[in-house]
Amino acid sequence: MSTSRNTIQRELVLQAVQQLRHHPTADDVYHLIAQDHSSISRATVYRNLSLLAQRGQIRRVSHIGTADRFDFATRPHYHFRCEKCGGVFDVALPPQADLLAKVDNTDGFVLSGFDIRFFGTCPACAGHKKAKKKPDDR
Amino acid sequence: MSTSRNTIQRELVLQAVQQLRHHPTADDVYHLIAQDHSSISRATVYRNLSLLAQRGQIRRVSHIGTADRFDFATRPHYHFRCEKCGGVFDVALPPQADLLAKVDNTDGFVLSGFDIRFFGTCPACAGHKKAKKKPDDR
DNA sequence: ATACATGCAAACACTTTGCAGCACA
DNA sequence: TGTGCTGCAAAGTGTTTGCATGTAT
Repeated sequence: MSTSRNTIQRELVLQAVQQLRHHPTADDVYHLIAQDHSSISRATVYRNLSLLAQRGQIRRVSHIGTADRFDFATRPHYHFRCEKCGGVFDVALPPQADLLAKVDNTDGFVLSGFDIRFFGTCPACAGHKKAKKKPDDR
Repeated sequence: MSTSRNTIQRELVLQAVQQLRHHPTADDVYHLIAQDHSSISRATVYRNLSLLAQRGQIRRVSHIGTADRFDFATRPHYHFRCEKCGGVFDVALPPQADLLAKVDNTDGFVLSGFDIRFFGTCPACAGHKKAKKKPDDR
């Protein structure tokens, strides 16, 4: 049978995501690992992030217009993205499990899940009181 | 004062989005316009899509791992993405206006909005009963 | 007349892929 | 020992940008 192997690199990627607790990008993960293992390749990082996400050992967190991020926390929860600095944070909102059932007229559609993404301004950026510009539509 | 101009291209982009009612990508919009105006540039299409979305005349609809799509319907509503064919459809779910208020501990965070994206299988793809493979994590 | 918009091509950011050699099981 | 994995570099996708020219106001 076709098995997957436990390579050092795969383990390093998993550890890096678990260590970088603030929703790291693939690049963040790459850089952390590269500190000690300078020979690791970005391709390997990408491949393992995808594999681990598929396995459910980490979660892919995507917001619009930016690189995907990864989350060590696999339990259901939602994310907030600061439109000014791009930072991603967890949101204190209980799982909205009933949302799927609220959808009407699902004739023929198989709804298997959903995601909620909040956006706005984070405390750090709100503090700066920057000139308010027309909000980006993303 | 600095005003925006009503160019033919801008009007064409708006009309194209309103005509292509099934959440077209920038490329779809480009191709529709190019049928009659072969000299239009992709850059212009992208620029005007972004501008119109910022103005609120159309909506940007983004799902993970695919090109952005655009929606002539600007009223609040949610989208479903078929994980097999990539198609995007509207979801019959009333606006969940209360969701923002349900978030606890927003200390310092300014929540200005949210989006909900559903995923699963569309009727056409569900019918085919393709061999089920391990779901993509996107 | 003038500044915003266009078309073109090149640049960009992020991610995936082909391939030859490597190393886990 | 064999095949899954790696590193490298190149390619791919979707989008943005610099610049000279065009055009709406």
